[in-house]
Amino acid sequence: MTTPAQTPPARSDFIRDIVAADLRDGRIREVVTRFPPEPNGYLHIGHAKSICLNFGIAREFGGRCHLRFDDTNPMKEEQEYIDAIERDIRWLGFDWGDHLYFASDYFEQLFEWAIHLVKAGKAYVDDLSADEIREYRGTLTEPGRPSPWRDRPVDENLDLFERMRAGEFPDGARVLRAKIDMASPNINLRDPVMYRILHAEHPRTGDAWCIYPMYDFAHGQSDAIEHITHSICTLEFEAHRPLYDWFIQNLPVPAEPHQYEFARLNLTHTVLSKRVLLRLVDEGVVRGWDDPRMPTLSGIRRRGFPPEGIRDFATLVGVAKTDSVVEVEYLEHTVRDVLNRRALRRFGVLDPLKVVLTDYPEGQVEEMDVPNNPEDPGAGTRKVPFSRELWIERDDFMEEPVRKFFRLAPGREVRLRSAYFITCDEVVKDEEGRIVELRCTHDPATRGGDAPDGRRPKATLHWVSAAHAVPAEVRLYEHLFTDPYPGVDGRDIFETVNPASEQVLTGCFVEPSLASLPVGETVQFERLGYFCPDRDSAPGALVFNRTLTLKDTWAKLRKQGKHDLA
RNA sequence: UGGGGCGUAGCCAAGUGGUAAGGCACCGGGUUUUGGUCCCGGCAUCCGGAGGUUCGAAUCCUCCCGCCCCAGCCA
Repeated sequence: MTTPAQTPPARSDFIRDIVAADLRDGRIREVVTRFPPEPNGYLHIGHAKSICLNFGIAREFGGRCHLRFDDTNPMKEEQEYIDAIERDIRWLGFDWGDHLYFASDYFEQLFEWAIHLVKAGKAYVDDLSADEIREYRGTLTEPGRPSPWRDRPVDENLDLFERMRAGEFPDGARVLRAKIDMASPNINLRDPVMYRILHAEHPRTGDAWCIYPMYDFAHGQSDAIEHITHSICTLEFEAHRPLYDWFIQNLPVPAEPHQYEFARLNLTHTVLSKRVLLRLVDEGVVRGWDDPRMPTLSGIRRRGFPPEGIRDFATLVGVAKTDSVVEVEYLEHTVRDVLNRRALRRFGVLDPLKVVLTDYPEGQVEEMDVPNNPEDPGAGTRKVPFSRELWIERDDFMEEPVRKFFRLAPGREVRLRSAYFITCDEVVKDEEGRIVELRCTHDPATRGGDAPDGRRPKATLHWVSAAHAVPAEVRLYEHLFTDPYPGVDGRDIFETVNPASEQVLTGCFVEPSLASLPVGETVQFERLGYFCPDRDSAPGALVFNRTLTLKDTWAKLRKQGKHDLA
C-alpha cells in the first residue's frame, strides 16, 4: 500500500544493440522500422510483442516506424482486418503518423523490377504445375533439378510475363521464378516463385491485377522503397534472409535494408495460430474475434486488460532468439500491476447472501465514505449507501468455520469495509437446510470501520445495500485451454478447450455507482478481482467481464488442502 | 542423415575470460479497513554433456547430445 510500482524501463536486447551500433558508427542516420501485418486475421498478443519492438525502437532511438500491410495474397485478405489492425495498434498505444503503407501500393514498381530480373536473365516464366515444381525442387537432402523452361529466351519470358499480367492465362498456369540455384542447400534459393496468377478481387487494388507477388519478392523491396533500416521479423524467416539479400543485391533498389530475426512469443494455455483462432471464431467456440478469452488484442481489450500492462509484459519478456513459451501468469502479473495502481475500487457481490442488521433502524440509509483507491489517495472517496439489509458474499460465511477461515461465522465479529463491525447472531435456513439469511447486529461506535477501543477483526468484507443494489450478470473467465501447451501432445486442440473458460453468473449485485460505468473501464471489485462492463451491457441489464481475479492466498490454501492444518 | 538457428533455475532473461543481474512462480516473515498491495528474507557451488586451453571459462577450442525452422503458386 505504498510505493507505486514503476513501468519497467525498456531494456536492451541484441536488436537494440545492433541499432545503437549502426547509429553510433554512422551506418544509418535515423532508424526506420516497420510493422508488416498481413490483413488476414486479427492481431494477437504475439503481434503485440513485435509492435512493441518495432515501434518501441523507433521511439527510443528517435526514428520512425511504418505500418505496412503485407497484402499480397487477395485470397485471404479483407478490409475488415485492415480496420481492426489499425484500431488495435492505436489502442496498444502506438502511432505511425503519415506512414501508412500497403505492399499493394508497390505492385507496379515490383512488376518493373521483375521485368528487370527477366531482362538480366535472372528470372523466367515456368509452365510447370505446382505439383511438378514441388517434384523438381528436390528434398532437404537431394538437390533439385532445373525446370525444362528454365532457359527460356529473355524475349519469350518477357512476352509471357506481360501476358500473365494481361490475364491471358488461368490461375496456376504459369509462374515467374527467380533463376538462382536449383542445387542450393537452402531450399529457398531453388528458383523461388516470384509471381503467381490469381484472378481474385483484391481489397485495395480490386481487379487491376491478376498476378500477385509472393512474400519473398515483395517484402524486402517494400522495405527498400520505404528506406527501412532494420527489417525485424520472426525466426522462421531466418532461412529466407539469403533470398531477401539476393533480391536487394540484384535489383536497382533505392536502399539496402537488412533483416533481423527474433523468437516469436508463445504463451502457456494459449494458442496464437491465426488458423486456429479463425476456427475458434468460425465454429462458434467463442463469441467472436473479440471474445474475452481470445488472445487477440480486441479480445484482451474487451476482457479489460489495459494496454500498458501488455506493453510492460512485452518489455519484461525481452527479445532473444531462444524459442520460448512464457507462462501466461507473467502477463497476468503485469496486468494486475497496472490495474492495482489505477483501477477504482468498487463493491460487487457475485454470490449474494442476505444479512439483516436486527439492531439497525428500518428505513434508515447512511452514505458511507469509501476510498476509491487505497493505492492512490488522489482518487478520493465516494458515497456508498448502507442500510439494514445487505448482501455479502456467500463465501464469506461459514457456519462451521475450518481452522484458518477467519471471515464471518456464528458469534464472530467482522468488519464491513468502511462501514461497521457486525456480529452474526443467527443463521436462517430454508426447508432444505440451505442458508438464506444471516441475522446480525452492528456496533454503532465502529462507523467507518474503526473501533474506538482499537479492536481489530480478522476479516473485512465487502457488501452492498440490498435496497440500493443494482442487479448484474457477471461473466467469469479462465484460460481458454486447460492444457498448458495446447496441441503439443498431438491431441486435437479443440478437445482441450476449457469447458469452464466462461461461466456466466446471474443474480449478482453491484453498488449503484457501477450502473453508469463506461464499457471497457476496468475497476476492482474489492477482494474479488478486476471487472469491466462488457459491450453487451445495456441500461437495465448490466454485464461485467471478470478481467482477472486478485491473487487469493485463501483460495490457494484451500486448494492445497492446508486450510485445516495446524 | 542438406542448410539455417538455439541450448543459463519450474518459466522468461542478463552475462561475451575474472569467479552466475533482474522479473514471474514458489517458500518463509512483517505491515495492512482488500487473505490484495507493499516491505524483508530464501530459492543455480553452477551455466545441455564430455574433454581441452588458461593462474582463472557460462564465456575460447574440440567432440557429442537435445530442441526449433526450411521441401506453399501462404506470410
